[in-house]
Amino acid sequence: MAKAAKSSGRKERAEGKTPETPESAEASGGSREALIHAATLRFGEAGYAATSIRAIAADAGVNLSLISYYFGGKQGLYEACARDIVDRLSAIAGRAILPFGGEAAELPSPGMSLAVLERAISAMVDFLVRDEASQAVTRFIMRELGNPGLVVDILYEDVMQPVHTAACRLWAAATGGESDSAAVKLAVFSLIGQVVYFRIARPV
Amino acid sequence: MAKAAKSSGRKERAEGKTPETPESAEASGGSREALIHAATLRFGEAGYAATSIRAIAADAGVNLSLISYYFGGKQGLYEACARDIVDRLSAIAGRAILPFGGEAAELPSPGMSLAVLERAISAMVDFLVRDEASQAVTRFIMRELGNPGLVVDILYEDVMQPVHTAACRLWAAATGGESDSAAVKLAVFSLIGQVVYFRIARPV
DNA sequence: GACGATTAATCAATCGTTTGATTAAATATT
DNA sequence: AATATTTAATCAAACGATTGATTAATCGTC
Repeated sequence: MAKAAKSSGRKERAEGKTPETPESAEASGGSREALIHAATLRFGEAGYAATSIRAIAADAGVNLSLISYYFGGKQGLYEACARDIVDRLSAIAGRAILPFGGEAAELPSPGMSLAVLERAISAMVDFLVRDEASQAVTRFIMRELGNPGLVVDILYEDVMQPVHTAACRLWAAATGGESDSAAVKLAVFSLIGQVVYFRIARPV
Repeated sequence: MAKAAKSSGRKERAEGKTPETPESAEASGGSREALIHAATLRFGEAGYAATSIRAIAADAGVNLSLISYYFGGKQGLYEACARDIVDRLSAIAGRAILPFGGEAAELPSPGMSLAVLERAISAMVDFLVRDEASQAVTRFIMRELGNPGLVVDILYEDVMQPVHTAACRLWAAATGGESDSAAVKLAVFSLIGQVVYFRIARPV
């Protein structure tokens, strides 16, 4: 199933003389990025254990050994993928909602708070739906949540936690409640839960 | 880690003269059931690809080959586990809520409907929380939902679908709405979503 | 020519499966 | 009833395939 991608990618490097010119978005010099890209898809689709580094290398159009060369091994590549996802999510969340979450930040008006919240959620959903590798990314995260480990900790501290507190502040500003009250926290938690669940249950 | 169970089970049959006396709950004759039990736990914990049939056989205290003997192979064992889970869930759901979901069934009063709904949900939650292998079972299902296949279809048709429609009828009876209205369907869907999400996000 | 990037070839380990033999119970035959 | 035959259940051993990892050589660039 991956032979086509492999052969085409390999031929370009073997026959052509343009080693630094990106043409097929993968391979052609950016071996590291190509590996992360291919690995994120594979890991997301089938999971860690079910994915062989040979399949990843074939998809990326690079040699098997480059995985050890760049990431030290399969586990390193996996962690690099997780870090990449966290970075991208963190960037999106940071631009959309975090500026309003800090202590020093001035709180917008109740109406504005709601608008900001909606825009932030919209941005998140946009990424999860529009991004080409989104389906794999989502599965990647869900799989990690199923087996909580270091990745989940990073994801939580760098993304979910800040987003949650910021969202709580906005929610409180919009509804007039206390930002650290249990009711507000639960409301936000449930709100996120709704979004996540609809994403999960999409096949149903 | 499973050597004790294995050796004890073997010794009973090899040395003693009591071949049909169950002692360690597993092995000792019920090899098939022991395999399904051990496999459900292993598959649920680590997933299909990450679980070796050797580990399963060791947990069950039986020989490797019995997996092929009884189920035709690893895949067959996995499907047997899925079938077992569906059967158990179906039985619980059937006793708790389905008697009120049929067309011919008479609808209880609004107050009674709510009580039945609550009791049904309580039964489900009880199973998911109290069952010894519940955590593994839940992960098993969640993993399947991530890679929708035949198992999900069966699970949906035999469990979720009937439960959903029955719950919709009860919800409609309790709130006075139409059982097939979009609002009611969404409400029930969200209700289930809440329960499921809280179960998923427990580590968070 | 030195050096980083890339490759083919190879390694030991583990995987799922198959095999052939052994045991005990059930069934048939005398 | 005693004996022979068949069947079901279980086991240890081995198989070929595939896994992740390593090595030494090659390629391309500065």
